[in-house]
Amino acid sequence: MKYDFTNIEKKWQAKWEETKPYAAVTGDPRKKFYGLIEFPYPSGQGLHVGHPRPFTAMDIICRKKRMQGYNVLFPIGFDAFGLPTENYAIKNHVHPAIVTKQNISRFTQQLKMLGYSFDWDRVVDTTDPQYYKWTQWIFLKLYEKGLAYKTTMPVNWCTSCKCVLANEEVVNGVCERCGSEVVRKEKSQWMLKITEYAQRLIDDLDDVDYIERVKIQQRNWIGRSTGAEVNFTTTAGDVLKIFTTRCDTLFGATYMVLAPEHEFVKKWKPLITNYQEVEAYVEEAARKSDFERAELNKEKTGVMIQGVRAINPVNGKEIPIFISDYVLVTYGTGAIMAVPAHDTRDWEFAKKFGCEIVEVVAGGDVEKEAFTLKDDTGILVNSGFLNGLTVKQAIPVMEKWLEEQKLGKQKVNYKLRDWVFSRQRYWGEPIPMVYCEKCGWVPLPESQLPLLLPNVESYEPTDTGESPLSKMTDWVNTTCPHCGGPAKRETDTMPQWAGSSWYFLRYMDPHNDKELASKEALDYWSPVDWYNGGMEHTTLHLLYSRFWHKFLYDIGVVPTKEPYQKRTSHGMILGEGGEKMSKSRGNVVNPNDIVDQYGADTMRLHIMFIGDFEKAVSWSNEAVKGSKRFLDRVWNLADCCTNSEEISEKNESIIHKTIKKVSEDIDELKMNTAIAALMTMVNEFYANGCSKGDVRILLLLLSPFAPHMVEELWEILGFADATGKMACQQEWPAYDPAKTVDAAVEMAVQIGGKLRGTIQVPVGSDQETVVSVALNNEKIAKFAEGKSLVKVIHVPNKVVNLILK
RNA sequence: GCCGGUGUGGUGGAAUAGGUAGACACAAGGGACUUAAAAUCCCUCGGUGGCAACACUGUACCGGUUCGAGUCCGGUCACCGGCACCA
Repeated sequence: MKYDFTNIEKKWQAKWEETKPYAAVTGDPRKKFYGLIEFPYPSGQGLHVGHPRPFTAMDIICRKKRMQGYNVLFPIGFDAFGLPTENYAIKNHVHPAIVTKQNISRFTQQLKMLGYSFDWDRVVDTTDPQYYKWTQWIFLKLYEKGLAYKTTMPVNWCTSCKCVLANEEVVNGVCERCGSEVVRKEKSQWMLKITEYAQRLIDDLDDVDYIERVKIQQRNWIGRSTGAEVNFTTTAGDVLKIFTTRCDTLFGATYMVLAPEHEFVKKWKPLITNYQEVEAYVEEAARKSDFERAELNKEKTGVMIQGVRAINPVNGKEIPIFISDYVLVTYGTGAIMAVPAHDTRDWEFAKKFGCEIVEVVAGGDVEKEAFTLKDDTGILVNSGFLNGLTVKQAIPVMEKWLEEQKLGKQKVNYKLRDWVFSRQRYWGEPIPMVYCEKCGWVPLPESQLPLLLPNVESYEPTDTGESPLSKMTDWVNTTCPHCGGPAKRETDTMPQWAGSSWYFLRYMDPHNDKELASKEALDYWSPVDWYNGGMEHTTLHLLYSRFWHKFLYDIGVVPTKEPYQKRTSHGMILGEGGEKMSKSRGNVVNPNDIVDQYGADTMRLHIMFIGDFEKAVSWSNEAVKGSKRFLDRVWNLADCCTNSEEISEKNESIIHKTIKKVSEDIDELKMNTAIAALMTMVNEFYANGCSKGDVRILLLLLSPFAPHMVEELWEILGFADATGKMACQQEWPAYDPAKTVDAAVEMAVQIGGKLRGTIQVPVGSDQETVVSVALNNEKIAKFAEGKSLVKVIHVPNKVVNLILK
């Protein structure tokens, strides 16, 4: 009997499609399990070999959960808005919706080919108006609660694509796609106030089970820091606010620096005697991209403002004010007090511009370099009432003093910025807002959702940086929902991250046309029990969707504070030789080729066997053979096993051990060692001979990994019972802990910590027995000759260490 | 620069409450079967020495703790990922 994987896989995929054994049932009394993978972007290239890694892992987890009696929701969908489709449409003069449809159909076919146990009746497509109606609805709610606002922002502009880029689309200062120069451009943008949720996004990480590096990366990205806001009066008669984490060094503040964009620069214009020079610097800074500004970290630049000085509040000294682009307008107050003695950047600047350097923390040589201690080793000097204190002691004393003098207060700052939410692109969700000369920005009433994306003649971006939608005057010109007068629609669309920020909720109730999902479905399925995805989404999608979910929680739509209970992450699949797979390198592996040559079960098994799930691994076409060979060996067992339905005695121990190992490893995402254990068991079956009953257990354990082959063998061996249940509907096998232990064990015998031999002893032998067996062993006795036993270290069943003298 | 991770045979990788390093595979070499090839099966496979038994050595490098260290601690180097003038 030959293992004809092609026909077997076709047969069972058709059967699953027909009988739907993987359907999730809302409200079912069984315990629920919601396993989620990041839904793919349906690119024109089709499925990449990187996709099956996380997909197969979660499929295995979900298949096992079903066999363990859970009601499992394992859905799939498509994150289909986005620029590659739009660019393809422009180039080939096809509507992006048609391209999307084709791509989704190709992806669907490929995903089905791999035998994933998705509930195909719950497919979600972010470009479907019935879906993006609710994306728009959430935006309206955000607007209603004051969390969406429009403001003018400098953005990244690609000179060749004539298009705004997100920060993550700018790589080393050039456009990620075309390699052209990226410049800054001021544009009016819709923004979402994610910063309002900064603290909760940090705090609630304590309540979820995410792998540590995800939590750390999110915390770093949000970047909380505590310090003080301090008021400096100026000779212009106003108050300049700064933020510092080192208010203990206030006596050492010898000058101040404003970001070039700081509002006071313009405000002080009449007082500044060198305004031309200042203005020139401001203009120069504006012309630079963020990348160029960051690149210039070797040499500090700046201009001193003549005509206005600040007063250090602790000693009344007049100090100069500079503008320099090493101060960022977007962080803190956009202004700093400079303490050159104790800050590297201030020190560099001071050296170049000849500013005074005053040591206020003893312990370094501030003429040579800044003494920037972060710990508690320095002692305050030249600091009046702080003298003699350590830094740690001085900070609260100074904070208290500032508060008493009404000169400042404790303050928390975050690096996190509000989310730039508009894109000048066609292929995205229209933002449901209307601008009326009389009423300003007016939200569309809910009854007018979805606001459909109109058909345009050309999706080409414009030279002016307006969205292609702006040319659709019929669509743009509308009436104000508020006053009924003439008004214009917003022509920017939402970023790709919008649709993916809530898709997991739609899966719970995908066909609901009254709400984004029913309360019943949300209550039943929330939260996602296990979400696996890429590290590259940690600070984008994962953070954005947590933010939206918290907002939906606040307005009473969802029942949980956090969307995902558990988050894990997979490593990348690299090409042979450890290089990134790319078209230009020509090392891209297409899953179709592997499936054609070896079958989907081999593909699934191999992608799991290949290495540690969390780490990057290189793909090897050669190594796939080993996984295929293993499945062949399993297949051939059906021909050579005895007819007994009982578990054979000689295999009992390995069977129980393997059930334990495979069960535990799947839960810990250690698929590679689970498969190794199955291989070991099969090797033993060949060595010992095996019964049909033995093979039955093997098939159950293997079924999440190689579902097609297992179903076929299940049928061939006649395991299908009267109810006609498939292997995937059977109960997951249980093990007897007592039977996972052998009667006898091999123990290592060390002498003075050095391995000198091994002995066989009954399991659980006591020290006395072990020592006596060891000393009676010829090989070991040799080493013990003429010496006396001083000490014995006995680790039951593992090792005995004899110390001799 | 800061944060995080990793470093084990020719290759992918096993092994952590500190307890026989190299499980399971791939490749390679040898053999069986075959007219032949493929497939399959058996054997060898970290290094050095030895016919062998065996000995010594070995988990990036240096040092420490311990009866015992791939695993813990201190330091160094290399690579990968993230952030990057965040005051």
